[in-house]
Amino acid sequence: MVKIDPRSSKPIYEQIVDGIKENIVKGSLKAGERIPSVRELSRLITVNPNTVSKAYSELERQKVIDTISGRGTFVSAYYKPKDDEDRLLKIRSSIKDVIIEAYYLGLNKNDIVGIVNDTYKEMEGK
Amino acid sequence: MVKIDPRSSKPIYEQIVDGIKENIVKGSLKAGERIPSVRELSRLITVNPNTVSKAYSELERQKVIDTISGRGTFVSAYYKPKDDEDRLLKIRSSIKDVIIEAYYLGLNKNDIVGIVNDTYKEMEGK
Amino acid sequence: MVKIDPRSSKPIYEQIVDGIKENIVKGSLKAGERIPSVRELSRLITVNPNTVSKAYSELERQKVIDTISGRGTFVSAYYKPKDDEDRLLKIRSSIKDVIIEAYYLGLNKNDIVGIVNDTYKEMEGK
Amino acid sequence: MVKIDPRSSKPIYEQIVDGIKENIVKGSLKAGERIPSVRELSRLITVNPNTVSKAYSELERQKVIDTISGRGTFVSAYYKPKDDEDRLLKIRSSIKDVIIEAYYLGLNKNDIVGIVNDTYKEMEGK
DNA sequence: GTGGTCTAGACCACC
DNA sequence: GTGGTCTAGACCACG
Repeated sequence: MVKIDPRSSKPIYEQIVDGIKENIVKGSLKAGERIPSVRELSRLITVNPNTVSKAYSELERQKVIDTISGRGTFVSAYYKPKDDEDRLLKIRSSIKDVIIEAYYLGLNKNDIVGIVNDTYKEMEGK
Repeated sequence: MVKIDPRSSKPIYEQIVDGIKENIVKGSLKAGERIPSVRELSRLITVNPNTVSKAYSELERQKVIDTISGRGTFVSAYYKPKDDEDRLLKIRSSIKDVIIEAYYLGLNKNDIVGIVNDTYKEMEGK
Repeated sequence: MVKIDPRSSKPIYEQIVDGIKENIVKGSLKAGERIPSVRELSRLITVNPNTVSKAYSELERQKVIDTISGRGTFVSAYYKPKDDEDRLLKIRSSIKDVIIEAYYLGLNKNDIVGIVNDTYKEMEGK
Repeated sequence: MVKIDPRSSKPIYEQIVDGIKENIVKGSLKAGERIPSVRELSRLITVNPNTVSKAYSELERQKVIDTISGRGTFVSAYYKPKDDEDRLLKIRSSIKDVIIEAYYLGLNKNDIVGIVNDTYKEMEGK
């Protein structure tokens, strides 16, 4: 479901957030579908419940999931993309960083576009 | 030379590292050219010298710059890209994160490839 | 655990780095084992925490240790040696320096090989 | 005569000291032979005369060379190795550091002894 | 509790 | 002048 690398510098709660979103993008979690409770997931991936809780809060804030008290947590029925200048700027910034880093690995534009295509294929395939 | 956003979650020393590398990739800093001394840059961007020093150490570790004791710091004459599995994995991971984030902004593959192309143009143009 | 000679010309953080690695090579620190926290070690050897931190960063960069956020620092489970031309060159250079220095102490090749053997024995014995 | 790498972390004056000693060990500089004056050498290797001067002072302190005022600088006629506990300890320490570093490159005792032998051959061959 | 970042200010070696 | 090291003390995110 979600793979955690405790040695990563990316905080665990963020790995969970990204992991859930990845599952949704891939389609292995569908709109309206129930996701594990905090306790369940914390047991599954052996992570402190507080950490899972923090991740779920963040996902709720981003309107990726909805918590219905007493019934559980569900993938938001419909996510309506909205213009979000900040997040777009972040994406552009990340892409710039990737390109600079790639330069120092000897990768050119085609290599990067190739990796982008590969990544999309990999996601759709699942 | 290097723009610092003190409110960014990206640490200042990392912003400096990326900023210097960006200048080199864009060509506004050329191989062999001297970059500002630690104290100079720290004054310019009003950041503690230790922070600049940390950035420069990291850049030297990455062989992006060379420091000549008593004379200053210079852009490495020639950077020979070498296979670095770890860094390639980091790039792939960043791209995956970008794609997931982009999905939630309603951007598709073509949008991303478009941004990649734009970013390359922007860099070469300078 | 780690002995510091404040009068040595070798910087303290480097003495810590080498000291930890020596413990691992000798086997007194085993893979997966926890090493003292930055604050603990800084208290133990009466050195500023920042200095210990710098040493730990370097060790992590070399993949000798892993730090798990909030839980502490651990000897890497498995260290996979990889080709590193730079470090090999450094070793060759160090050996050359040793040999030249040894000449001026009247030591010949056999003496050096003897010391090498002794040092290995000493390490395995512990 | 002496190769200088201004980018090295080893200070230039120390590179000169080691370089001269290496020449003597190799036999390309013989006992009693004249070595270049400070000015000559500083021109030859394009290094600040003060730096060469400092190197020569150090070599004199170590009784490796003798300066005869008005006549020049000469390789000491005869170097009598003396027991010098400190320097022996330094050599042992260097060897220990080499062995630890070698461990992390996957080199074992035989590899190290091999490099020692190679280095001796290389020196005698010149 | 953990490590990571940043500031301020000091000292030192090198050139 | 340069960068490198170290100390002291502070703040923050993470778990």
